[in-house]
Amino acid sequence: MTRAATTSDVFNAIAEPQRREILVLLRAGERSVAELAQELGMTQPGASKHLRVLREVGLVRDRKAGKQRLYGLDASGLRPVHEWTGCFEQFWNESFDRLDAYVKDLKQTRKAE
Amino acid sequence: MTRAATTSDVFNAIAEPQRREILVLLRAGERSVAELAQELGMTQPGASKHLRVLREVGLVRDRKAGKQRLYGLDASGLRPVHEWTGCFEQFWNESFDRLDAYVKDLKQTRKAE
DNA sequence: TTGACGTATGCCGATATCGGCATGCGATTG
DNA sequence: CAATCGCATGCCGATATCGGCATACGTCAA
Repeated sequence: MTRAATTSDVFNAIAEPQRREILVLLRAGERSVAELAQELGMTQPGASKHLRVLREVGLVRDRKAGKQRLYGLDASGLRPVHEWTGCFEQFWNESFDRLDAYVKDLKQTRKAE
Repeated sequence: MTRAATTSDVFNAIAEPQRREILVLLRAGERSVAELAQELGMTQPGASKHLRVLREVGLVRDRKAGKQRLYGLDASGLRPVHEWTGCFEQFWNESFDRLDAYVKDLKQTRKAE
């Protein structure tokens, strides 16, 4: 095999920092492609391509508004990601416990020097 | 610019399905590389490479155990992902509302035909 | 020390990705 | 219809990614 096809997967779509920025911006409401491109400092084709990926995985919806095309958020696709990470929630405290033990050990070592 | 460097980022690390499987398996406890490879049906070098990525972003910790190297979960790195997606939680219901309205509109249209 | 085992790393090929650029397409305006 | 605007798409180059293979590295046992 060569390389796994990761596109058309929500986890992959939000792996791109710029695409995450787009989603954050869209929380404030619908935007045109040009507006998004300008606010995020990217070219129009660049914004359009990222929006396409987000559209294909269902994270944004577009509607025509005259010459413009307004993109809006459809965050329901983020729910699986939220739930998947939530399955590890019980391990966060454990991690902190381990870190805590590590710090205590460090202090002990410093005292001994 | 050429391509953005996405590695050494948790979002990118969990964009790989096999890496997500590794994390899920490690919830049950520490495993050696060979065990992970066998349980997930991948080669030993393949498992080792994925584990390296997960280690570099801090999602797993390794410790030596004789000839073996046991990998364990450190899920604290998943917390930012959980929180980031959580920022969109308020939009999930909205999304359903919009879908609901869309379905209603469809029914209306069908009635009119 | 030598051999065996478990793991990591290096190299390669195939492919996917991203950014920039030019251009094509659709809708509006005159 | 022609011109223009907003957006999408295609092509390209540079690079990153993943899987497979061979091999180097480190540890333990004899």
